[in-house]
Amino acid sequence: MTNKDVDSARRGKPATPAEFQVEAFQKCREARRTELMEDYVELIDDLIAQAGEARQTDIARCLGVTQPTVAKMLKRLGDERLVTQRPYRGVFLTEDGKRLASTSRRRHEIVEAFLRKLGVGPEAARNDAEGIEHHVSVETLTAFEHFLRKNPD
Amino acid sequence: MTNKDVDSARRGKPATPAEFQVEAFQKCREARRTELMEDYVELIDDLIAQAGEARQTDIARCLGVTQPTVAKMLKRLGDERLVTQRPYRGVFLTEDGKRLASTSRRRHEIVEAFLRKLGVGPEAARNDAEGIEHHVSVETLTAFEHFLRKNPD
DNA sequence: CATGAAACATAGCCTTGGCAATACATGATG
DNA sequence: CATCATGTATTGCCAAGGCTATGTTTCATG
Repeated sequence: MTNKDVDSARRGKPATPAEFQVEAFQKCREARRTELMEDYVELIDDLIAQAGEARQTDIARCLGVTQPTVAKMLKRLGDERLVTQRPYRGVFLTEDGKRLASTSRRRHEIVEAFLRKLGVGPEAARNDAEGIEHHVSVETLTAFEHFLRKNPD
Repeated sequence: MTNKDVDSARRGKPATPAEFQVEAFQKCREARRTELMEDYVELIDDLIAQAGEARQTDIARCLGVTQPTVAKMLKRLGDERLVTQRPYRGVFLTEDGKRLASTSRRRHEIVEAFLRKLGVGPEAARNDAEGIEHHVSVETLTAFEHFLRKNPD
């Protein structure tokens, strides 16, 4: 939205509090665009660590989607230089991919640990963390960490 | 994924911990499908409360999208019996829409208040709450409320 | 009461992220 | 070494959620 738009809006009628949510909604849409890529990269890193390799069918099984869906996404991740593929030989993370995986996993772990510390059960904590992690700003993540430090086991 | 699939997967290779994230990812995708509808309904309720009416251009301005985008979404909300429209006369919530708006707003307020209580600044709390609210289970929401009661102002 | 600005409707286009169906490659095994 | 289960590639389809461009209604105002 341009400043001109905002100005004309404010002349037109009293600025409602709701109007200032614009930024929040835009950030939300942006997060939705990248969260799937983060999930993939994080999962691929996990699979390589646990099983030594990440195959399309494994990824598909873990995410609960079909293999063609994974193939399409891997193409996109390749375009973004996050993964490389050797046909019929598995998926590998680039350096950028590894970096994204590690920051993503760290955030995920903090969110899940935070929920557990708050008294949320293991299953709900796992499920909710998966959704929440992509919408947590650095500031909020820091607050979660601070809470964890202040409430040791 | 069927049980048969899961079984064959478990026979094929040792079940990795990652495999049990399936449910989390599926819930996440489900949440993504409905979160936009919730945002719209919540916003429409706000606009009606604040300005007496909800016009497409107001909704568009608040969400940071264009008016045709709003029009298309309103058609979908109409199909779902959440809103009614009187052409050139504004948007109104059905009873179902009002219910959804109120539960959605309550959740939103709790999440935002919780983040504020945790020490997160007002802007980050507002932005993050917008993204987080749709991924918070009843259990986690209850934990947030409990925390708020245990830490009064 | 004519008219022009603003709101609304509509059509066409794009990308993302799902799916099923089908063809091809690989490798274990008889 | 032939075969077949499994993994991978590819194609075509769909819905959601954005956009621009353009036509149509309303309504305030001269």
